[in-house]
Amino acid sequence: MSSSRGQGKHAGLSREQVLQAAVALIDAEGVGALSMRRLARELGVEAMTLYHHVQNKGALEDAVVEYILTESRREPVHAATWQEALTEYALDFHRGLLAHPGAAILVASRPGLTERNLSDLEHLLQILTEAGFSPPTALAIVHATAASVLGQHLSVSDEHRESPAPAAGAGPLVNSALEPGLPDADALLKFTLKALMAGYESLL
Amino acid sequence: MSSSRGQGKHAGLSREQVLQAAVALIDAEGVGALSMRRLARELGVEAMTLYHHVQNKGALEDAVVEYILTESRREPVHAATWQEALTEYALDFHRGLLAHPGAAILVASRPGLTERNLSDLEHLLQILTEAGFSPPTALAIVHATAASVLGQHLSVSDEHRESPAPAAGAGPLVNSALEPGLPDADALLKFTLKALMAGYESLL
DNA sequence: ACCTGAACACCGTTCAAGT
DNA sequence: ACCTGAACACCGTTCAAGT
Repeated sequence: MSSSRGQGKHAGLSREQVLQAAVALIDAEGVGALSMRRLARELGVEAMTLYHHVQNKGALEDAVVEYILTESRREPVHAATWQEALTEYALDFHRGLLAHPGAAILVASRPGLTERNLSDLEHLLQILTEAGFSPPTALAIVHATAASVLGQHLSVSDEHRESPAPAAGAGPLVNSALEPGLPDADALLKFTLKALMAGYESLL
Repeated sequence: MSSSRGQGKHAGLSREQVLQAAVALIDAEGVGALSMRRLARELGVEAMTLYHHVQNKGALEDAVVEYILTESRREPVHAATWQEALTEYALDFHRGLLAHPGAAILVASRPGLTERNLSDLEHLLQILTEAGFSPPTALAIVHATAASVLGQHLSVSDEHRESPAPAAGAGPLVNSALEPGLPDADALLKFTLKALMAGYESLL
């Protein structure tokens, strides 16, 4: 606001504030609006100041992804079966992406998806191996599940934009499929998860 | 090369050449290297020249996505069942993404995924509705299938980068899961598709 | 330790101009 | 019709300098 504080007068800027501002910017205007200079302006600070809290733009993006995933992660308590544990994991992921639709593409372009919280992953692998899957198979299962969740969000958000004008050059079946409105993301995901779990079970 | 042709001397540049050069650039150096100015340099032409063949950068990206998907699309001939037809569709998509791994993030960030070729989609919906699915359910099925394929590619390409150093802070199960090497993308996808088909069948 | 400001090598895109 | 060149408003990032 008041555009000079002078050098050395620190703004009391914390890494936490930087990340929250980045997420807010993405939510409000999309990933395209996230730049070091723009984010700095949003925080009332010079662009170079951000490099004191974050190594570079890539690290900022990684941190945003981690922030969102951590934020959406619930306590993994009540999981009686491996199916429930895996479904819970997927729904946590889903909730995070739903809360910040513009960030899905960031999650897709940065690693850390598969790691997520490495301890969470380890925990899931433990449950799956105890259920009888080999470690590589267990990892493949977690991987495929997360990929399905992520993929769903990427294409769902695409469709949202086109929902006003679906009938471009589409045939009659496409149009009648879109008539009741866009498919419910929650219902679609739950169905996909159920299908996947059934397929995984057949491996045992 | 010889850095002046003079104005008006056309380079004989076609839209097709522009798209091929864009794909080649992405394959060689990743999406990050794709810029109007860089692509022009690659073609021995001034940046503004490209605007004669493509409306803007977004349209270029859309065209690249369409190019890749069309290139990988095979004739949808031998599909005896809806499961086969859907699996073929998914494998075509998969092949396109495998051929141009760097472009997966472009496919994810641009619409056209769900449309793909709108006539292809219409054709698939016809097969699925004839099999007994309602049009909205059929669309949801196609959507979820494509999302699973795309998601798999986004996270698989992530893991490739980390394969030299998997043991950062990972637990014993993560490490033993990675020991036999990275999961085979083809095998993983085929398993995922089988699981999904089984789930879809249960809807009928 | 924390922040600034100028500078460098990039972007996408518009617009007027050349042939 | 096709291409160029200067210009505008942006980028990420380095580096030396302020307090």
